[in-house]
Amino acid sequence: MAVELLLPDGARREVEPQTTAADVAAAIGPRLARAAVAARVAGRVVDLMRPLGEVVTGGAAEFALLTLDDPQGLEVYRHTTAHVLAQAVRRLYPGTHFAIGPVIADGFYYDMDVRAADGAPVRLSAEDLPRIEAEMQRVIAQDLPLSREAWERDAVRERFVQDGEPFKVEIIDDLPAEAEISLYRQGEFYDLCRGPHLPSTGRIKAYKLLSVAGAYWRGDEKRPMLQRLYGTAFASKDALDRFLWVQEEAKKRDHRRLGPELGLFLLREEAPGFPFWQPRGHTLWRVLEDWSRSLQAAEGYGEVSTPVLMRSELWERSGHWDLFKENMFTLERDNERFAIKPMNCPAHCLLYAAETRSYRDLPLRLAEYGQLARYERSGTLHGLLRVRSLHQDDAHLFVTPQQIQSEMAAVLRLVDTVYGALGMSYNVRLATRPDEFLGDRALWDRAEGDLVEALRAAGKEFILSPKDGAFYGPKLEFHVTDALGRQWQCATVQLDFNLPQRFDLWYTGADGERHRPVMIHRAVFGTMERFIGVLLEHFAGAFPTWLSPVQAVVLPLSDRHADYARSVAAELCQAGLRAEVDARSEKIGYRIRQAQLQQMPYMLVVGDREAAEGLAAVRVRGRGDQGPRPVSEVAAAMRREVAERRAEPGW
RNA sequence: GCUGGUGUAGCUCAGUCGGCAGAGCGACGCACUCGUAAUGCGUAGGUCGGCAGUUCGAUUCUGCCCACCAGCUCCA
Repeated sequence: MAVELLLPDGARREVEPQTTAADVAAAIGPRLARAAVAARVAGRVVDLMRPLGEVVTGGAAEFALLTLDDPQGLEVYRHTTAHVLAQAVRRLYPGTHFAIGPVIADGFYYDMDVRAADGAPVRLSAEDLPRIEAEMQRVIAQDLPLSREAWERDAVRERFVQDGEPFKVEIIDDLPAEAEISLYRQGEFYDLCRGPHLPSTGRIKAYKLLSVAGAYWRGDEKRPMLQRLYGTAFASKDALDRFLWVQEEAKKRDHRRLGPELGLFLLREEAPGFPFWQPRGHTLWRVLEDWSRSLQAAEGYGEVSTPVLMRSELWERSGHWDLFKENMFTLERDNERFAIKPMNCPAHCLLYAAETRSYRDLPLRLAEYGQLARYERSGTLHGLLRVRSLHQDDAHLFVTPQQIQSEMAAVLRLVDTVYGALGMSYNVRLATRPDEFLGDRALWDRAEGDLVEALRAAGKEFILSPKDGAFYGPKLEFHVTDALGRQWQCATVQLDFNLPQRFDLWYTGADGERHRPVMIHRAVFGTMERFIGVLLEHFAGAFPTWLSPVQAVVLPLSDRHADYARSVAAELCQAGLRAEVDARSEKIGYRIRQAQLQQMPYMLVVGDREAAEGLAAVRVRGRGDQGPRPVSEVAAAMRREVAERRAEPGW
C-alpha cells in the first residue's frame, strides 16, 4: 500500500512503503538532500534512512525534512555526536560500560563507567579529552553509515547481558511493555537507542568535548558514580566558535569575581551563603528596592515587616515543619523551638487574620522585603545565585475567587514592566503539584487551572514543569534570558488555596456569609541576591546609569582643582545623582583608567579651563571624551537619563 | 549532603625534595601638580584555611574538620 505524504508547501506525494525520507529529499533536490538530517513525519522525528511505511500507519502524513536550522534537526545531529563519542571511548577504553547519552540544552553528555581492556577503572581528566576527540575525528573520517535495527525485548536484553552492560540492561528492564526497542549500529559500535540519528558519521562537521565530571547513575547518590563527558556540536565551525566565545565571556562576567572587584559585596568563609554588602552594592540594592516600592505603591500594595524568628507552632500550622523543615534554621531557647523564617507567608496570614475582613477590603496586598534564611546544602551554594540569606521582593495578595484573574493579570503586567525596563525577555513555566503537597487534589487542580487561565488571558505561552510546584500551591516560574542567552529563574507567582484554609482566613461576603480568600504569592525580582547576581552578569558590571552605584566620578586635574571638583560633585548630588571625587595624586590617565575599570558611566574631568567657566569635560564610559559642558547641563541630562531608565549612558 | 579538585598578603599566583616566606597588582606614605586607559621612590601587610598527630623542627608528611571550585541532587 502506498504511503501518502503532505509536504510543507501543501503538495501531496505518494511513495512506496520502502521509500525513505532520504529518497524523498533526493527527489526534491540535491541541496535539500545534503542539508537534511532527519524528517518529521506525522509529528514524529524519524531517521532519513528509515522506510516510511514503518512510521506511517494510515492516511496522509504531514512530512517535513529537518535541517540543522531546525532545533529538532540539531538534536539529532548532537545525539549522533554522542554516539561517536561513545564509539571513540569504546575504542580507547574497551572495558567501558555505557549508561545514558542524552542531548541537553547546549549539547550532549554521555555517562559511562570508563574501564581499560582489562576492566581496570580509568579516571579521565580534561587532558584526556583531545585524545578522545582525535579518535572521534577518525570515526567521522571513516564516514560510517548508521543503521537502525528493531529488536525483541528478550533478545536485546540477552545481548546486553552478554556484553556485560549492566546499565543498558537496567534501562531495558525499565522500558514500558509496549515500547519499541531499537539498536543503532555504526561500524563496529552499536548502542541501545530510540534514535533518530544521522545517516552517517561523516555528516558531523563541528564538535567539541567540553568537560568531564562525576555524575551518579540515575542521579542517585547511593548508586555508582559514573563519569560524565560533556560535549557539543554545531552545524559549522563558526557556530561552534560563537558558542565557545559565549562560554569564555560567561567566565569573564562571573558575578563572584565582578562583585568584589567593583566593591559591591563580599563572600566570606565566616558566613557561607550569607553575602556581605558593601556601600556600593547596597546602593544598587536600594535603587532596585525603591523602584519596586514605587511600582507596588502605585498598584495598591501596603508594605509590612514581620518577625524573623517565630515559634515552631506557627510553622507546624503552616505545614512548613512537615514539608520544609530540612530547609529551615531552627533553634531552641527555654525549652521552646523557634525557626528563622524561610518565607513570609505565614506571618502575612497572621496579619490578615488580625482583623475582620470584608469583601470590600479585598484585594489586600501585603509586601515585605525582609530577610529570610533557608538552609541550603553546602554543595549547592553558589555566589549570589544560591544563598542561605535571601531577601525576596515578596508580596501576598489576599483576594476573593472572583478577583483571581484581574489580580493575576496585574501581577503579570508588573513582571513585564520590570523585565521590559531591563531589556530582558523571559519564558514562563507552569510548575505543578509535587509528590509531597499540602491540601487536597481538587484545590490543586483548581489552582493549576486558574494559573493556566490567567496566562491565556494575558496571551502568554508557557511550558509545563511537572511536579515542580511549591508544597502549598502550583507556581509560575519566570525564566529570564540574559545578554548571553542564559536563563535564570527569577520571578515567581504562586496560587494558594491551602494556607488560607490552614490559618482559617475568611472575609464577609456581600451575602453576609463567611468566605475563604485565596492567596497569591509573588516575587518579581525573585530574591534581591539572585537578581543582583543575574544583573551583574547580564550587564557585565557596566550597569546603566540609573542602576550604577556611582553615576559620575569627578576627576580634578591637579590638587588646585580639588575644591572645584568637590563643588561639581556637590551640584550633581544636589540634583539627586550619585557622584564622587577622585582627588588622589595620581596622573589623570591613571584615574580615568581606574574609573573605566570600575565601570563608571560618567567621568567629569575638571582643570583650569572648566573651573573658570563652571564647566566639566565629560567622558562617557566606553565612548571617550565628549568635550566640556556646563555642569548644570550635565546634571539635567543625567537626571533625564536616570528618570527614563535608559540602557546606555551618553547623549 | 555525595564524588573529584583547590586553599600561601586585600586580589592573581610563585615557592619550600621537612630548616628565617616571595612577586605583580591593590592599599598606605613621600615627591611630582599633571589635559583623557597604568609617574617615580618608599612602607606596611601572612599563625601558608582550622585542629590534632609524626618529628629536634611542619606552610611542606598523616588524620579529622571548615570553606571554596566543578559536577550530581535541590532550588529564588
